[in-house]
Amino acid sequence: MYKQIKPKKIYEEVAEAILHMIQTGQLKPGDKLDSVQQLAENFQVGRAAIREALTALRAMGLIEMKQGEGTYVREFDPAMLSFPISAAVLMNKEDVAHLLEVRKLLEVGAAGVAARKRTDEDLRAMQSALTQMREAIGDEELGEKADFLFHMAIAAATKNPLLVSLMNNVSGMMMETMRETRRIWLFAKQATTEQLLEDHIAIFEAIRDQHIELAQERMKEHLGHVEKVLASYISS
Amino acid sequence: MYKQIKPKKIYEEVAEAILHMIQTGQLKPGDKLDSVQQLAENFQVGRAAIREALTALRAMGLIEMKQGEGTYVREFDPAMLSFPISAAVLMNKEDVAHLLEVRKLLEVGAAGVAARKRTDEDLRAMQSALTQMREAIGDEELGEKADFLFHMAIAAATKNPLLVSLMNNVSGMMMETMRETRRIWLFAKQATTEQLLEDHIAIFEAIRDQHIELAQERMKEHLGHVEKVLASYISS
DNA sequence: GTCAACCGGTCATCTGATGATTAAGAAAAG
DNA sequence: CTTTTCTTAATCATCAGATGACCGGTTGAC
Repeated sequence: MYKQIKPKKIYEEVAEAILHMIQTGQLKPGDKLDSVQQLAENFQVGRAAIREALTALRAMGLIEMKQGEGTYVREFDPAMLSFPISAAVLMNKEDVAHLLEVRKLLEVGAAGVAARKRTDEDLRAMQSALTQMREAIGDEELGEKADFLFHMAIAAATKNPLLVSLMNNVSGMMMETMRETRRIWLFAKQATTEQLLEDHIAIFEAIRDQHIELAQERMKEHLGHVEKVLASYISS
Repeated sequence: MYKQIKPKKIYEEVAEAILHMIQTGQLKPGDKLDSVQQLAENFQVGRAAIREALTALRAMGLIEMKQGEGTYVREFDPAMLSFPISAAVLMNKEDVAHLLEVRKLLEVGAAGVAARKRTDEDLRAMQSALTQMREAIGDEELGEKADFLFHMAIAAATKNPLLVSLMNNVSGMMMETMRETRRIWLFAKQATTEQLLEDHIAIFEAIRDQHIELAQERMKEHLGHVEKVLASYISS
């Protein structure tokens, strides 16, 4: 055919229009949008179209619909910058490897930043996680939690909410994925819990001493160990 | 009150149910869902509720609705793992700084991975971007494009679609944000285009020679320059 | 003055109807 | 028999009206 016709769905146009209003600041966070009725009249479309547009925007986390009250522009929260589907799907070996690679980059970098910016309070949080991990040896449920906590404490120490959110997502996705293949993972992990703890302690000390390169090196090494454990799953 | 009541919206339940079916594999990518009518009957709710649920899922990129045909489960594409709002909002100094920090981590790491995995074809892509950049000196519109292209070529060289997607998002977000403050940015950038080109060439050579540490070091340095340029904006 | 009932505004949902689009089968032309 | 065209059924897209649920504020009884 000659011309790209316009299968432009109405709700898309509406959603775009509202999004544009938000981007240009005509609608600021906290503002209350017109009622669905009103919007339908403004745009000269049915309420259903408005509703779908709003539903899509809500799914994107941009607005909030409160029954009996109205629709509001949501406060922009950098921590909201998450993956949409999280770990919904995704579970083949290749994806896991890619995921781990990304995690490596993020965590190694985060370790460096954390070593630079960490406060005494951050150190306390890490130490708490380490203590929990030490007490949880043998209990993989708790151990996993403590492991996650330690890494999140490092993320928090960077004072960068974006980074925290990213790492939270990536790590969460990994855990979710691994939970699906728990059988193999658990055996491998239980056997090396002590190793992981040692890794963590080494990382902690480097961050405590604000030794940036060392922190990064040790984090890299640590994730190398994780990689090796995962290799047994991947090759299975 | 005593118990957490259930202001559970119907479409939420429906969306959750469908999502669960996808996660558990009852619905595989490419599968065709029942018609809206059918679903409404199955779930014993109105069509509107189904519609909203589907709209939300589509906004998440999980399904695809084709008029006159039906609704299908979308193929899982790791490149789809993007931030929902992209650069919709976000534009204060602090956020930009955080964004740059994340970009630094990702790009430095990516440079390392790229140095390890790059093929000759990747090198050609980078060189092409460099050539474009050299020709674009003075034209900041083209220069920006070439700059972006070079960084994306590095991302592509990692052979990690997740990483590509992430960097694409982060870099895109930065450019979007900076476009808003073009005035200052342009002056600063134009003055240092040659510097940026030199940086790029140095990075390219390190990747070409598969010198991992050097590539990372140079990328870090390069983004340090970018940071310095941005500092003038931030302090303004 | 306090508190409960009421009221207006709004979102949530249902329902029936109509338009638009697609795929596929039926019919017609060659 | 093959190809083209037409028709039709299925399905999503949208509309409009109606009803219920919910929230915040107002009002009226005590």
